[in-house]
Amino acid sequence: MNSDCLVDITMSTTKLKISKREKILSEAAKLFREKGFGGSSMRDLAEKVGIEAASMYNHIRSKDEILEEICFSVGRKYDEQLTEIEKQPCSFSEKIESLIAFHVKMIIENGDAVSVLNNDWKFLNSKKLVEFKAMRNEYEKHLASLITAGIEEGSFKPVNVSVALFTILSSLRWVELWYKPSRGVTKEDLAKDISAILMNGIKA
Amino acid sequence: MNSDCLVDITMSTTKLKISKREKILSEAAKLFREKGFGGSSMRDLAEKVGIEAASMYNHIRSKDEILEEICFSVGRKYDEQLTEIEKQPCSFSEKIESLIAFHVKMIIENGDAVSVLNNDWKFLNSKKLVEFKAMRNEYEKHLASLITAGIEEGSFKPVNVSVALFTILSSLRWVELWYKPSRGVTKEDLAKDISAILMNGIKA
DNA sequence: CAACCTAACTAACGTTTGTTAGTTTAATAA
DNA sequence: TTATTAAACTAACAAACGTTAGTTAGGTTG
Repeated sequence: MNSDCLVDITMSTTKLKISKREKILSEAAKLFREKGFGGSSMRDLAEKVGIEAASMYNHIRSKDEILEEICFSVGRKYDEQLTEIEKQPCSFSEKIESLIAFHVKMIIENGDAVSVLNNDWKFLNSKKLVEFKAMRNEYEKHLASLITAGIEEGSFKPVNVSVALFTILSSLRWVELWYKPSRGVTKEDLAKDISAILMNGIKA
Repeated sequence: MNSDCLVDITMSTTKLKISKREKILSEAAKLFREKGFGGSSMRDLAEKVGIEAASMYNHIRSKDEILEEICFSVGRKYDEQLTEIEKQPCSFSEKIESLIAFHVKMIIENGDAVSVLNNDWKFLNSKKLVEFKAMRNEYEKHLASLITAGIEEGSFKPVNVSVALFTILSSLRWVELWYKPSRGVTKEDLAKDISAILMNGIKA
């Protein structure tokens, strides 16, 4: 048994532990999405995972921790992508459009977790709630800067920045409720259609 | 004591009962908005109302009934207004704009109840949930017809109707989280700014 | 006055909640 | 083989849950 093999074995046990924790987190996201954080019991969740409720505490610290992990891990992804987009050498229109495309992609690929972020963040305990709101404010501030810069550059109309900001962000939320693969709409098409409306409006 | 007086007395006792029930409903809306339906207990609610939890059962049948009453009474208001707008002799653009204005007005004037409708409808019991979804589908179908008609008439671009429909509806949802009288924005201005973006987009 | 009713109360019910303690099982390491 | 460890289990806790039962106080009606 050489060291490579040892690493493999270590990996596989570690991976097993991580994957059980991750199984709990992903089943939790699914359950919270369906029944809400308050409406989901640890026993419900345990059944989905396939173990007893008490056994989950070998992998997670508390029910609150599950919510925190879901909200912040998704939140961080949004932050990272926005930072990435800010750096890209493209027009402000393209930046907004690629942010819209990213939101659509996130909803389609991580619908459960995004849904929890959107709907259950208010059940974070008070300490984490403050942290979450700060993160969200930061995100909104960065997006507002993009819009302001776009207006100054002449790419955007002189719209009310707050209104534009929140209209863009919340206009994406219906996708979470509406999207089903069975509708046969690709995420690229969806992002394009939403962008078209937000960029050019519906008026002929 | 004439019959007018009798009516008055009857009215006042009736009114007292109604107003206590209504107090429960409005406090419930406020509490559900803040903590969610599942996160709000009857004891919490009773404290806000100023009586014991058990005493509330003189006025309401169950916790579920409170949620139903809130969701359906607000839902009916939306239905009625949409029907009203459909009848008005004006362009399809104006119809959409006046629907947007109505949504803004509802959120500002009945923010708590609208918030419950938006966030807690999924906790309706299964029978009422079916009814609720039917109501919502009906609403969406009517709005979709307005958009389709507007496109056919040439007032609107040939946008994807579903996308336009849901973008309009959910783009209004941030108002619920954002609006504070202290911001000094009137609901008319707000509706105008939102309409401007949805009608003409942000692109210069 | 007597009968009645509304709306409040206290007390308690049977569940369900998140979580802990202690134990068992099975796999790995020495 | 023996010791160790991770991860499952059962049992139980104390608290909170929605709700019901029974009672009481105060105002209304006949």
